[in-house]
Amino acid sequence: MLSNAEENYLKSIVQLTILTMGSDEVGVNKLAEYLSLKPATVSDMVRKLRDKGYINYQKYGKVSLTDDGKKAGMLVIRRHRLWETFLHEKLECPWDEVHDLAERLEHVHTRKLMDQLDKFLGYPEFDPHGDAIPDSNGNIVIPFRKTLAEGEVKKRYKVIAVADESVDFLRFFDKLGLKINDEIELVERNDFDGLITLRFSGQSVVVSPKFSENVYIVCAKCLKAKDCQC
Amino acid sequence: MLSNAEENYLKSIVQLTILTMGSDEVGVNKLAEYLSLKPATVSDMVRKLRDKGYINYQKYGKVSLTDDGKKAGMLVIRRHRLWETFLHEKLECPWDEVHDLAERLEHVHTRKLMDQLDKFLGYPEFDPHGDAIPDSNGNIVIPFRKTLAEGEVKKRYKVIAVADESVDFLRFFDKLGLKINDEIELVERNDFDGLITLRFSGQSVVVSPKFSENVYIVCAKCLKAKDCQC
DNA sequence: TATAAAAGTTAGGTAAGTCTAACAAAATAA
DNA sequence: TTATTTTGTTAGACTTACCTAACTTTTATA
Repeated sequence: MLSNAEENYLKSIVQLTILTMGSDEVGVNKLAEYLSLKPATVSDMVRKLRDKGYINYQKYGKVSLTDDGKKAGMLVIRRHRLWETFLHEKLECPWDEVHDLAERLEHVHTRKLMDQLDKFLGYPEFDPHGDAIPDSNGNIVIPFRKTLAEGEVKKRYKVIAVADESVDFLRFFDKLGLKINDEIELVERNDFDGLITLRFSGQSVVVSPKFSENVYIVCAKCLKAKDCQC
Repeated sequence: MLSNAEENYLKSIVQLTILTMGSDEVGVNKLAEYLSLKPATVSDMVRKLRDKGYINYQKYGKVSLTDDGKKAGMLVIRRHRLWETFLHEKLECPWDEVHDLAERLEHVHTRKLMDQLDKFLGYPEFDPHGDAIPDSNGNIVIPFRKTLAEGEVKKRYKVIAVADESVDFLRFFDKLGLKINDEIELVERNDFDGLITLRFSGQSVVVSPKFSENVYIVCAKCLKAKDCQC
């Protein structure tokens, strides 16, 4: 049995390794920062999770997930995303409010409950932020995507997800009039400061690099040809 | 802000005072037993809740709720019963499984969330066990009812609720073929040992006093005439 | 009404999960 | 390759919510 705290650590390690195309291991400091905890605290917990068999770790080393840890962490993410979908689709919660509630609901579960919720929601593939929902075995298929910051000028894209779930970011996203699944054109990029001009639903807006790094897009071709990664 | 533990105390005090037609105060030992905690533990918490203004209490005295405490406790019960209704009606959880999950879900909330859930469920009046659901201000209307143990021989009744939410009791209730809202006839009562013979849907069954004390009934007349308390 | 039983309190202890402060190891740069 | 910075660890402390054991107050009973 995992405590809420333990579940949060495993979830965060999944997020910092598997769900981020980078290294499959993470340091104690980085993990602490992600969890808004002090390194000393994380150092303790990491030893505990290693002793329980959820992570690989040795003193002064990096943290990576065992198969058990990966599955457990993925299932926390599954629950988080299913609850978010429920809150947004069934209870009409705005997408900038679902995250905080889901942070708490994700720890209330039985396997049966989550499978029933999944069924009730019609087996959704993505949560309200466009993130893929892991299946009941903890497996996930992350579709190819890039950030708006990586997009090419003069191309048309579809917005498929956001990386930041904070209220500030999501309210700003809404304020622009953007929606998940909207089609946009990347009109131009200013090489000096990275500002990007977008065009969608008849208007032009300029967005910052900070914003565009948090928006995931895919080009029209990629949508059709599964293996296209343009 | 109330912790989960504090919410559980207030909920239990509501249940032992307001929701039980008896005294409006309760002793530390009784409360401890109800919460499956030791009296020493409850003694501490009761002082804390008094200092926070939720209960009236002084050393060696009984515990009763202030208006704030009553409202807070009622709202925990509201959340518990709304989640139970959701689990049973939307996720098809058997009624003997909903209680334990609701015990945890009741602590995840915002007022807005619960009002949305209420709306989503169609403003239900009763939870799956037949208990009335308090409104968003913590007010509750408990309909007149008596236990099967108090019923009169040869009269027809409707089963409207159960007092015990344990898996054992509910499974036994199901096994008899009984359902909430079923009509039954109280055929006879054995004065020696209190065994009661019931008749419903063409069959006769004999039930114990322990069972019949946990089944709430109302007679046909009471159902129509609101002020009838026969 | 004295005494036994029941009810309630206090003191001290535990575990989980957090913290700060001081220290140690590893990585990086001079 | 030594010094500095970054990263990670350890020790000790705090809070919440529990516990047990010993004690006190209240209530019930003989």
